[in-house]
Formats: sequence, C-alpha cells, structure tokens
Amino acid sequence: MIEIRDPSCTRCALHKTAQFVCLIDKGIKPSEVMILGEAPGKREDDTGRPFVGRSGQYLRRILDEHHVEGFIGNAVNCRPPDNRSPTSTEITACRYWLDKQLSVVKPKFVLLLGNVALESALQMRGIAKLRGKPIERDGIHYFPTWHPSYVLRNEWDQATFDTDIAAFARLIKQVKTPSVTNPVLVEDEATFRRMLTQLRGSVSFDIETTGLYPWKGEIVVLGFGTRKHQFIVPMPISDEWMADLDDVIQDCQLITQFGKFDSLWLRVKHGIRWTSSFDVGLAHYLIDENAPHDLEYIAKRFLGAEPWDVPLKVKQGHHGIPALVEYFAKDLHYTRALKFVLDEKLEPCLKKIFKHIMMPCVGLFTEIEFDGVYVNVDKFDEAEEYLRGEVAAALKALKRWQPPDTFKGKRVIKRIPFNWGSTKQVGYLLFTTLKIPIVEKTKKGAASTSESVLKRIDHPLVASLLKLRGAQQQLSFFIEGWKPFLVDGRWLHPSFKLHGTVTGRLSSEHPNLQQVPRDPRIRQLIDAPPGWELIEADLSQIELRVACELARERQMMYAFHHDIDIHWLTLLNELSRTMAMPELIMGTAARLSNRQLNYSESVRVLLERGPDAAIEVNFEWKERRKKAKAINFGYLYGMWWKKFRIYARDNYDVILTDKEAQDSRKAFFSSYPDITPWHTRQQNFARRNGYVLSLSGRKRHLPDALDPYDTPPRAEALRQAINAPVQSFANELNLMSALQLRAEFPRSIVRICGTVHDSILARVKKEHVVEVGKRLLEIMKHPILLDTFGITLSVPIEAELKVGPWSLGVSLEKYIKRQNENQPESRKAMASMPRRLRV
DNA sequence: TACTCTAGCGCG
DNA sequence: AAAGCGCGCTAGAGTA
Repeated sequence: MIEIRDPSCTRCALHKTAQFVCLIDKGIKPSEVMILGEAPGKREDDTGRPFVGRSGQYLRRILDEHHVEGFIGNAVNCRPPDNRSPTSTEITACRYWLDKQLSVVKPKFVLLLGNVALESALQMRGIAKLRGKPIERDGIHYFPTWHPSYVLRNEWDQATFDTDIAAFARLIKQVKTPSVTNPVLVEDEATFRRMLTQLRGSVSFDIETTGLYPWKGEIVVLGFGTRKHQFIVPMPISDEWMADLDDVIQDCQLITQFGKFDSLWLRVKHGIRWTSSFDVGLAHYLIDENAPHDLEYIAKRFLGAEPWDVPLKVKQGHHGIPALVEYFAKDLHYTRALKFVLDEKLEPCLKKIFKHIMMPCVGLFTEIEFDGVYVNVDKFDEAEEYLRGEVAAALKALKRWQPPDTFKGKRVIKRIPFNWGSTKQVGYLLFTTLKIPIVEKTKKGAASTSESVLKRIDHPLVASLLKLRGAQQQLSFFIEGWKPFLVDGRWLHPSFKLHGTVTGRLSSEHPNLQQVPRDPRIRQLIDAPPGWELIEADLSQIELRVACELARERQMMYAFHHDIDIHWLTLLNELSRTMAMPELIMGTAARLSNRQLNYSESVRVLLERGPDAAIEVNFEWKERRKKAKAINFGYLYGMWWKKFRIYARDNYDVILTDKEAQDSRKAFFSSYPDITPWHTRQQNFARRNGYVLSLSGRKRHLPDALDPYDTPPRAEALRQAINAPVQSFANELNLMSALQLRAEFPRSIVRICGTVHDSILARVKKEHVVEVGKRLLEIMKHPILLDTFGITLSVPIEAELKVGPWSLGVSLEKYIKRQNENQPESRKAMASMPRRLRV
C-alpha cells in the first residue's frame, strides 16, 4: 500500500476552492483493473472520502453486478466549484497525478467514465461516439463509457451503461483467458478407449449432421468436450463402439447447446437416449430472452470469443473431417465453458424454472418429436382432392374477370400470365382496371387486397377470390406443406422450439403443429393410429384466469368460483349496460324459465343458465358470445377503441360508431374494476425496472419501458408488460401438466404428440383412455410442480378433454357412452366414472 | 441461382 | 416511430 497524494498540491487553481485537495484513495496497490472517474463531487469533498456520492454508489453497484473490481481513481482530484466539470487546463495539470496512479497500479484494463476521463487518459474527446469500443494503447486496454452521473440523470440509458460494463467485464475475461482447444480425432481403437476413460462428470456433447430432419439425413460426427480435450468421432461407428460409448455417457452430465436436436438424432438413428443435464442455449434464453441464442453470440457475450463459424458445407462434412475439426472443437469447448458461466448467472427463480421446467422439457420434447403425430392418410387424400376441386372451381368462376395477360411493372419487361395469387396483379386489376376505389393501403403504400378489404368491396369477383385464397392456402400450407415432412407416408414429427418466443411459450415448426386450422377438414387429419385414441386436453380460458389471479379481479374471481362463463358475463354486462336487445334477452329468458320476466331478471336468468342453454334457445347467442371473447382479450391487453371498431367490423360484421366503441371500452373496465389498477402496477414496475416478472419468476426484459418520453416503442413495451406475465405463466402451467402426464404413465400407454400453448395433444392406448383422461384433467387443475414453485392460486383452474380425431373429439362421458353402445360388455368403464365429470 | 423481405393468413 | 400480445409458413417480388 502506497500513499501518493499531496494535500498541498498547487498544480492548478482548484486547490483554492476545494475543501480537500488531492483526494486520491489512500491505499494504492497494483491492480489489473482501474476505473477512472471525473472529479470529486460535493459529498466526496465534504467527507474527504472518494466515491461515496450517489453516482459513486451507483457505479459500485453496477461493477459488483458484473464482478468487476479494481482501483478507482479520478482524472481530476480536487472538486471543481459550482458542480462544473474540470476544464482542459485542470485536466492537463492533474495528468501528473494520473501518471503517478498508473505507475503504481500498473493496470492492464482501464475503464474510462465520461469525457473527462477520456481526455485525461487518451487525449480524445467525444464519448458518445467512442463509448463501448475498447482502445488499446501502450499495452493497456482502455474502455470508454458514460459517466455514471450522466446515466443517473438519463435513466433510460441505464441499460446501455449496463451492457457497456458487461462488455468491459468480457474484455477482461477474454484477454485473460484466451480460448484453447485441444482436439483429438477418434479413429482407432486405442484412441477410442482412451476417450472412454476420460469421459467423466461434465462433458459437452454436440453432433454435426447433413440436415435438420433426422428422418432425412445422416450424422457426420459426434463430439465430446472435457476440460482438457475435445474428442471428435467421425460417423458411422460400429455398434460395439456405440454401445460402449452409451454405457459411459449414461454416467456423465451432458452439457449441450440446444441438445434436444442432438438427442433426437441419436434416438432416431441409433435408438439411444442421451439427455442433457445443462443446456447452454436454454439457460441463455432465460437470462436474456431478447438476444440471439446461438453459441457464437453467447460465447462472444460471456467469454469474449471471436467468431469461429464455418460454412454449412464444411459442417456437413463435404470437405472432409479435418476441415471441420477446429470449428467443432470450438463448439465443444465453448459449450462446456459456458455452462460454468451461465450457471452462475442464473438467478434463483430462473434457476428453478431451468431445473424444473426447461431441462425436463428437453427430455419430454425429444420424446414428443421422436414419437410424432399420426396422419389419417385416407382423409388426407380426400381433403387434397376436395381442395383441388375448390381451387379449380374458384379459378373457373374468376375467369371472366381475368385480363388476358398483364405486364410486369410500368415498362414492358415480359409477358407473364395473370396470377390470382399475386397481390400486386390482383390489386392492379381491382383498383386500376376495374377502377374500384382503394380501401386501405399496406405498410409500404401499396393498395391492400387483404380479406378485410375484399369483404368491403362490392364486386361479384371477391367471393370467388376469397374462396380461392382459402382453398389455395390450405392446400399449400397443410397438404403440399406437410408432404415433405411425412415419414412412412403417415407420421409427422413437428419440432418444438423451447426458446421460440420472448414470453416463454414454445413455437413449433417443420411443420408448425400450432397453426393447424380449426377447420375440421384439415384438423381431423391429425389422429391416432389403430389401437390408440387421440386426446386433447386444454386449460379453459387460462389466460383470463391467470390475468384474474394477477389483477386480483373480484368480478372475474366471483365468476370463476361460481362457474359463470366469463365471456358470457362480459356479454351480458355489455348488453345490460344500455338495456340493449330486449327482445332477445327477455325472449330467451322466458323460454328458459317458462315465464315472463323483466329485463334485469332476464339477464340474471341468462347469467345463471349459461351460454349453452341460451344457444339452444336461440343460435344468435353463439356469435354474440364469440364477440364477447374478443372484447375480453382485446381490452384486457390494452386494445384501444379504434382498433376494436375494426376488429368488430372484420370479424363480426358489427359496425360500431366511435361513441359506441368508446363506451364499450369504458364499460369493460368499469365492470372489471381491478383491471386498471393492475395495468398501472405492471406499467409502473416496467417503467422503474425495465422488466416485469411472471408468477414463477420468469423475467421479460423491456428496456424501452425505461424511456421517460411517451414514444411508440415505450407504449408497446408497456402493453407487453401486461401481456407477458399472463402468457408466460399460462404456458408454464400447461408444460407442468405435460411433464407430469409423462411422468405418471409409461410410454406404452400414453405418448404426447405436442402442446399448443394451453393444450396437450396425446395418443392413448384405447383400453386406458378413461383412466388417463380422468387423471390428466386432475393434473391440469393442479400440477404438482405448482407446489415446488410455492405457488398457490386463488382462481380455480379448469380443464377440458376431448377424445377422437382432432376437432372431432368428444367428452369422456360421450366417449364412454359410445363405447358402451358399441360393446355392451364393457360396462365397467362406465361404473368407474363419477356421475358428472368436471370438464 | 439463392437469398431476404412483405403481405397475407393460420393458430393460441 | 402509435396505440391487444405471442408465433410460423407460403407465394410473390425484389435484390445480389
């Protein structure tokens, strides 16, 4: 420890006004890292202690968070009067003391806070341009960023400051620990055996393949990373080697980068089950859902790695194994190295989600993807034929309006045949040739030909055009689109991305199981093979229930506890507000109660009897309830009345005046009085913290919410602040149930086919449908993992089960009844059922 | 020829 | 930069 300061320094005029002259930390010793600030502030000057002011404390906190420590000094060591910044003269004068500090501390890394530090250390100005970019001079790595006091004044820049400090921490790590790979090519028996002896404990695992779809492609290499080596095993290998490897791997903790992919390939190609213990990509997803999650990005961010990616052809082995060794070794090295960094970085709540939901889902979804979903081939061909007929008919009907040929662009480039699928050509036909007035424009300014626009155009061709689009789309999405993915002509293996969304929901692709139309013609193609039944279990109105829980909304809470249909409640609230539809309401109520009632009594009767009874009396209620559903979701998540007008028009052909739309929005919030305070709470939290939390502790980062000005991005972030926790938790409930279903029944009885946000799709052995169905409903109402997370819900959770081809499924009671009709001897199943199942 | 973007539309 | 949120897939059109 050395003291270098001189209290009688007179190198500049500041010594005349400062209480404390030459305020340098007393104990200086060598340190790899130095942080250079501007000058002492009032608090420092008053106490004689450095970095005790507001910005000093803030700085220490951020540095702590990123595990950066080192000697903290200032560019100027006496407090300038009137809170002004030091002048260039003062900075130059005090450079003497900076040199002294540098000569004692001997830093390798210097963090420069603000323009004054930048000028003092490097004689450069312009922090706005230079911040975030490391500058190396005389063997020292300088890193300029803003001064913390600036950041405190401009709190929307806090996120950037934070990433700057993170980048500085990375810089330190990178220079200190350069990436070292030590690849071993495993081709002979001796090397293979040596590898087996070294595969212990934490081993990173990765493969390279010739494609994305394991049913169409080959594995090129297997790779295993240990602390010292990266073992690279060219494929194929003998069954004996594979068996011995399998034995050893079962005792290792595998670290992977999106290891579901690798596990699936191994399962499909070799029938072996390797499960990841720690997935780097998924950990990173929980830490920062907004960022990319590829290994190269994560490794750059947390280990300062330089890019090492190679062209796809190289990875696929087209240039021989030696060409991919270096690349593949880096993958294995960084995957393993990142485990230790990210494990540290996961906060307790996120770690819980990681451990109890995300990692178990890797295993679950490997299996889901492996098992696939069964497609009814006969119906598939039938649907194809029907749709082709529809397309042909629509084209024929459109023929009379079709121009002979049209030209591409303004200048005649070439003749191309008229294409009803081209929005551009259709737009030209409608709005130029036929002179129909333009209704709406697209984002880029072209005349829109969307469904909503076409519906508002009074011309005989629109009906056929809409028909064409519908049929053409179903044909190309779900018939042609599925064909390349069909395995053995009847199995689809959709893939699920566990990191597919920013809210924690999954996404599905190749093909996307989550966007199969509800239209039975398509949906029923998804079924179960002979001997099995398809079941679909969904969480009823789950997002509204979760929103109700979070908002502690009393009206909704009452409705859910008394089994009142929430969309129905909203509808009746909406109608009774203006005493609207008296004939419909009083008429239906009269039919239901067999006597004449006044308006408000009628509303009460309808509320009690529920929508199904009302729909039986008058089918009009069905559409009305659907509309109320839209009201619930729209307004709940911050929809504005203008959008609601459009929504009502496009989906329900309901034309509302501005006033009516405004009133309906007001009415929604007054019939659910706790929604607005919840919105406010969420928005304030997001504005203060830049993120929001779900019930399970998942974070949704919303940096735009920190902006002090009411900008569109901020408005968007504030709406997301309301929606994200709801969506996120609803999905987690579904995943918890799926995990439990798998844990409770063997694969010989139940195979899960996929999840669709709030529902589970599975096939069950015929003899076990009732047993499994009943249990699944129980699970969904209270998955055991809720207790693990210590979550107690006030709102009841309900679930519904359907048995049979997708979209054609029937309730368990109906299913049992049907079974008994077909085979009267199986009465036992009926006897085991409760009188009335809650569905 | 291969890639990216957009419009439009399917789902929750 | 404007006011429900979250996705993926296709064809057409534009660009390299």
